[in-house]
Amino acid sequence: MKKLVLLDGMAITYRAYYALNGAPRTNSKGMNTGAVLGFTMTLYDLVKKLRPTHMAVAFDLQKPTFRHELYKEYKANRDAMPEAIQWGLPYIKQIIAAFNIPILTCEGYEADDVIGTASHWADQQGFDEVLMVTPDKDFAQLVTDRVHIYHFGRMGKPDQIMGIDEVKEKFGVCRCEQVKDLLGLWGDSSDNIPGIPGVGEKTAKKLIDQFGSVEEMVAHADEIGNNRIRELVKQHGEQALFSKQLATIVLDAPVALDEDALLLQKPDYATLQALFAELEFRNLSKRIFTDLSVSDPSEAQRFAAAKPASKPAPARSAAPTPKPEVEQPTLFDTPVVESQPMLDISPMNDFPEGGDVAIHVSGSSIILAFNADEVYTSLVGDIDVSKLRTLLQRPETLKLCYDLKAIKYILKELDIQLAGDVFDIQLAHYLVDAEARHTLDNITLGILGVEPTTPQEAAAMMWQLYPLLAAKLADAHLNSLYTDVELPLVDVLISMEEEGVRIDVEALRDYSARLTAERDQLEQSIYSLAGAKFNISSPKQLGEVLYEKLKVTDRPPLTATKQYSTSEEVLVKLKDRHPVISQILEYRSLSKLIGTYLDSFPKLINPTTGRLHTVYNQTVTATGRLSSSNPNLQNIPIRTERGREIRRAFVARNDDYVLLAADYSQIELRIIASLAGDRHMIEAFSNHYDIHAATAAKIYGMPMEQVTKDLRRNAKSVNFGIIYGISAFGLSEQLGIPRKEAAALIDEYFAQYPDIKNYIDSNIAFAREHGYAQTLLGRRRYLADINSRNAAARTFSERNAVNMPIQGTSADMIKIAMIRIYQEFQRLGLKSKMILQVHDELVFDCYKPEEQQVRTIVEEAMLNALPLSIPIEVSIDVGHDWLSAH
DNA sequence: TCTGTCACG
DNA sequence: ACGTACGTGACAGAA
Repeated sequence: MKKLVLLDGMAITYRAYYALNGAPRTNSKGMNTGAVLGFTMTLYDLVKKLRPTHMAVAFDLQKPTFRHELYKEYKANRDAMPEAIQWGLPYIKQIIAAFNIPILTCEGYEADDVIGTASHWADQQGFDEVLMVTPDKDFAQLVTDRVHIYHFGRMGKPDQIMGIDEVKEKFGVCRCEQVKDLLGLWGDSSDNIPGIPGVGEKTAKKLIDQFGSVEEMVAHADEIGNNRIRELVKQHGEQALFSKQLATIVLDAPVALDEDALLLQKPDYATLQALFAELEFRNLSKRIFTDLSVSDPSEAQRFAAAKPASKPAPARSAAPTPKPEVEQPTLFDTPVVESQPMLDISPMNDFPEGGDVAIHVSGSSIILAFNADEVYTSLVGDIDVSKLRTLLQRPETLKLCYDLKAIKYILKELDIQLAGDVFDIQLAHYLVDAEARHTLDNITLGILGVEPTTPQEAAAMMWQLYPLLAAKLADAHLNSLYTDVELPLVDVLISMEEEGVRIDVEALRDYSARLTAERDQLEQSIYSLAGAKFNISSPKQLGEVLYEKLKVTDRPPLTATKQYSTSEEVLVKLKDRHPVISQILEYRSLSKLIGTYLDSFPKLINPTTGRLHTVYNQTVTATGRLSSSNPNLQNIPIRTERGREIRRAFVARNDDYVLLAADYSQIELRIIASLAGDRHMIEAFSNHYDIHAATAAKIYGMPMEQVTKDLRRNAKSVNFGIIYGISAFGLSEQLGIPRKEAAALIDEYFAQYPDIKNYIDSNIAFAREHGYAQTLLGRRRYLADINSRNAAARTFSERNAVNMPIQGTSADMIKIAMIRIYQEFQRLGLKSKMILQVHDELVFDCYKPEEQQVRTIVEEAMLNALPLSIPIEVSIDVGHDWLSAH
């Protein structure tokens, strides 16, 4: 049995980097080791999973290939290689070498051709199976009986092996080689291969189905039925032939291949260990070297003995390192999961009545882990509730949870109140690394280097995560944010979600009927103005109508993926070119209101409570804000007259209640003024000036009374720009003024507000030095690219270094206010309830007799949540509905 | 599933 | 030289 596994080195490195990119992994020298770690884990997992007898990794040489000579635009629009990959590649190659796996390269060719050549060679050498590990669809052209593609599953799906049948099915071709014909027709934007413009996947499949190949198609172009496509093929036939040539993987590149050299052998443990130590891969190192110790030595020796003494392979680009003297079991032959001692999974109701416990819920099972290997499972319905209650209500018992809010909801069903010490792994991880993904799988993968395969393992792993996360929290000085903000906020959010908000369904339906009628009228009018019926909601069809049929501009704007852009921004600019355009804008806004709000909310009302309940996500945003979903109640329209009307349907609980809305005024500007200690801005706020007018007066050098609407508008944009990490380009786009003017505005702003300028610069400097930005309370956001040589990536991080402390401090502030308000309402046993949070606004279902009390509590809590060196203002209004409460 | 678009702070 | 203001979530259409 000979099984060759060929890895596409660059592609796997990129995948590994992006897979871990949410959790920038920095070692103590500040290097981002994510790409290296991800690659190593992938390599190791593949060996374990696939058990190859032979193996190699193919890389490009970073030099032009024959494709570049054929076509100088080849891959011309590729983004620069991320910093972490550039830095990590030499390490990745050293690690591959330490695993004693040959690296294959070939001058003048790409890794694709090396893999193509090697797989073709192996096929002919009589290998039983060749697996090409790559996400690149181009490789489908190489698939045969014995040559297959190994595809990583995305989003939790299992990995997939693509053989002939899978390729045929996926690409709709009769023979795998025809994949290159398909690519020749529809092109490949990532490689900048043109194909035939206007021919997409569907048309390409149809054409290849009819003709069998690009060559045949070009020779018989006259036989194409469809006029448009026939002309396209005639016009671009040469280009299609050329594209196919570029997309064809070479099978006879001059790669030196030697069966012995490809034979999988033992890694060079000493080198590997040294590399892991240097990279600070402690968890991975532990994992790999632990696997060694549990392997079956006899198996290992049998496998080790199969390897003949071999000379360095000619194709090897890194010199093999000498093997250690001592015979060690081979890591590569160890069925790790199977050989690990089974967890002790006992029937649930025998669980201990004391001791710290990890609670994990998976589907309808509840799992208790008392330590890493004492694990109990039961169905929620079968559990001994009073015994569980006794355990979970003991204050001295530590309850280790993942997603405390979800656990509390389940325990509520069982009438259990969690008491005493609680540690939520998800919340802790959010504070430690806000931008990472906070699924339990991803957390264990990132911190322990492994993913649980069962809910029981997951529960057990929580015990390994706990001390590590607790230490990380402490090291990063995040204990107070955890204990005093995120943890107590959980109960506040549960209360708000449970309360929900009353919706006047009748009002929504009436309004929907009115807007729908308007929209239908517009639809007809658009068809007649455009002279055609088409789907106005289809960006593709709309683009064709506007730019091909009506030709409203000779330079159609394109999106990132080179489709016609029909965004509001571009339609507004083209409004005067054709009367249909403003109707399209109108149609769009009506569709949005109807689809997202008016017709959707009535369906989402909970039949039991009769109210609309959102979900507040506490671990989503990179800055510390909450987000709201299912439905999102943080984006209810307000900016347009028509949209704003929707707020009339958000009403108080009953006639004894009013809605009370409390808004922070200009909170982010006040925060920047306070954190920057800017005298001028503090003075403007202290005097209750109109801040944008005051800014205009400053930058235009005139008294406030002389500031016109336009000048105030400009100043307002600059103020917003400051919060977002301003750029002259962004400001010029926002204001529709030349970039030079925008730059001049910014210069004048910084001249007038030097403290703001200083504050911005010092935030960037802090991030450069520490690798993260932080809020007033020390909430962090890691900025992996802050020192990148890639200008786009770096400037993006710089804007985040400015924006995150402001947006995040504001988030910290309102969270603290929410907790105080909630606790005060509880203490006083008020009937009034907090029901909505919209970043700088809180909405309450306010019991009328409590209005004064509520006003006082809310205002006090919001004003004094954080000690800023600037007066904070909160406006509070009440009304029967959310619109009239403003 | 991904992309484009657009609703909010 | 380079891409371009920060942070979200939902929907429709096109794959």
